[in-house]
Amino acid sequence: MTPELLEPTLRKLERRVRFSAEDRAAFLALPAREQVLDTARPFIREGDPSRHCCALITGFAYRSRSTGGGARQILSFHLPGDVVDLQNALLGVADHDVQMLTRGRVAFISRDAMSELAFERPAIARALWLETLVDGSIFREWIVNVGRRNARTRLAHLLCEFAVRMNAAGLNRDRQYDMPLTQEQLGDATGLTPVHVNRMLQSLRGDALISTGRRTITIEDLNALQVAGDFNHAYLHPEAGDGQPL
Amino acid sequence: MTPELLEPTLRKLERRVRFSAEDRAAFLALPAREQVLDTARPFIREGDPSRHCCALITGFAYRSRSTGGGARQILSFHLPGDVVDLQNALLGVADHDVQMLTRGRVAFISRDAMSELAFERPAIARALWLETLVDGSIFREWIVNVGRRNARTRLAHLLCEFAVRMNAAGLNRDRQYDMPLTQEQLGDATGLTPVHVNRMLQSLRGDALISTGRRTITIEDLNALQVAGDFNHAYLHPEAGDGQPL
DNA sequence: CGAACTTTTGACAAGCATCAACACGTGTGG
DNA sequence: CCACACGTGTTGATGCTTGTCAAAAGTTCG
Repeated sequence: MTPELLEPTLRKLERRVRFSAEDRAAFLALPAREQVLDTARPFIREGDPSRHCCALITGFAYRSRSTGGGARQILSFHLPGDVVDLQNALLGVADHDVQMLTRGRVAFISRDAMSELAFERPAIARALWLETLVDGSIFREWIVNVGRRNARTRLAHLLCEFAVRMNAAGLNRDRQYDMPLTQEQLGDATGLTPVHVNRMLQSLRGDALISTGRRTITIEDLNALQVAGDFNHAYLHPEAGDGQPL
Repeated sequence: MTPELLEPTLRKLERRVRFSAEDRAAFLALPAREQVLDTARPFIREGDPSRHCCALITGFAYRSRSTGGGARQILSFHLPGDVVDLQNALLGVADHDVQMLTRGRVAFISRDAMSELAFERPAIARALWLETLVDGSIFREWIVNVGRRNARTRLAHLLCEFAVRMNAAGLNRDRQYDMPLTQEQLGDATGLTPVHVNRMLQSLRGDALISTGRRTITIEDLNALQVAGDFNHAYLHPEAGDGQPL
C-alpha cells in the first residue's frame, strides 16, 4: 500500500477544493488496495452489493447499463484520478456496471473508511459531493445529447467533452490525445451503431475538424468541432468549487 | 409562512431516513416563502445564480435543457414533495431550466439555511444526499431509455416510472392517474416528435396496456406495460435509506 | 502466421421525422 | 351566448436519417 496510490485522485479533488495538509495526509492514508485490471469484464456489476468505492489510478474506464434486449448504453467515461463508483457505493447496491476501457490500476477504498473520513473532514466531503454533482450534470447533458442531437453532432459533442477533460487532467500532447474508445464503444456512448459512427467520423475528418491515428485522435479545429457538436463547457462546471457555496 | 408548508417534502424525505422529532421540527422551521407558479415560463433558468432551493408543494414540474438548435429535452419530472433543484443550488449556477407542468405551489428555501441545517443534522443531510443520488440513477436510466430503446418502449418505460412514483406518493386513484404531460412534453422527455408519441400511445392503447382520458391515464395492465417498457424499478432504489450505509 | 478484433465499404430496409391539414375541447371577448 | 382563437390530439403522405446485413481490408497479438 504505497502512500502515493491515491495521489491522482487527490490531485483531481484539489482542483475544486482547497485541502489542508492534514486533509491531504488523511486522504492519502485511506486504506486502499491496488489492483491491475484488464478490459475483459466489468469489475463492478449491476446488482452487486458495494463494500468499496473505486478510484482510477491509471487507465480509462466507463460505466454502462444494458437493456433487456442486450443493447449496451455507456453512461460516462472516466480518466485517471476519477472516483468511478461513489454513487454505487453510497446507494448500497450497484445500479450499473463499471469496466476498464484500457488495462490500468484501480484503488479499492473501503467505503466505511471513506465515509468516516468525509464525516471528519468537511473539505473532503465537499470535494466528493461536488464530484458527484458534476457527474450528475454530465448525465443530464448526455440525455440531451442522445435525445435531441443528430448523429454527427452527438459524436462531435462527445469528442469535445473528451478533449476538455483530457486537457484538464493534463493528458494531452498538444492537440493529440490517446483515444481509448473503439468505434463500437463510441456508438454505445452516443446511442448509435458502429457503422454509423464510422461514417460520421469520416464526415468530421472530411471537414478537417479531427484526424485519427491508431488509438489516437487529433483535434484539428477545436472551435469548429465545438460548433459542430453544439458544445458548451458550462455543464462541466469548471468554476464550481472554492469560492462557491457549500 | 405556515409551518405546514414543507410537510410534503418532509414526508418524502422520511420515506428513506428516520428523523427525530427535533429533525422534523427544524426542517419545518426552515425559512421558506411560498409562491404560486403557473406553467407559462421556467421559474429557474439555465445560467441563473442560485440563492434558493425549491421544493414542490402542490402541482407537477419538470427540468429541461435546450440545444443550440432550440430543441428541448426534458431531463426529469417532479411530483409534490420533490426538491427540484438541489443540484442547481449547490453548484452555484443553474445548468438547466425548471418549469411547472401544472399550476402549483413552490416553497423557496434559503440555500444557506438549508446548508446549515444539513450541517447540523446528519439525518437531514443524509436524506437530501440520498435524494440526489436517486435522481442521478434516474438520469442514468433516462440515458439508456433515449439512447437504446425504440419509441414504443421508451414511452412505456416513462409511463411505468410515472405510475410507480405516483403510487409511492399516494397520488393514484387505483390504476388511474392525473397525467400532467401533454403529448408534446412526452416527446420532449423521450426524444421523439409529438406526432410519433401520438402513434405509439395508440399502439399501447391498441394492445390494452393503457387507456387515456382527458388529462388522465389508466394503466390497464401494469405487468404487460413493464414488459413493453423494459422496466425494472431497481433504478428508483426503493430500498435505499435506513439500514443502508451512509 | 493465423485468429480475433477493429475499421471500412456497399446495398437495402425501417423507424421516425417532417409537413400539412383537420378535429376537438376550452376559454374568452365581443 | 355565440364566435373565435388557441392549444392539444389525430391522421395521412412522403422522405431522410439511421439501422441492418454482409463482406473485405487492416490491425494486433499470441
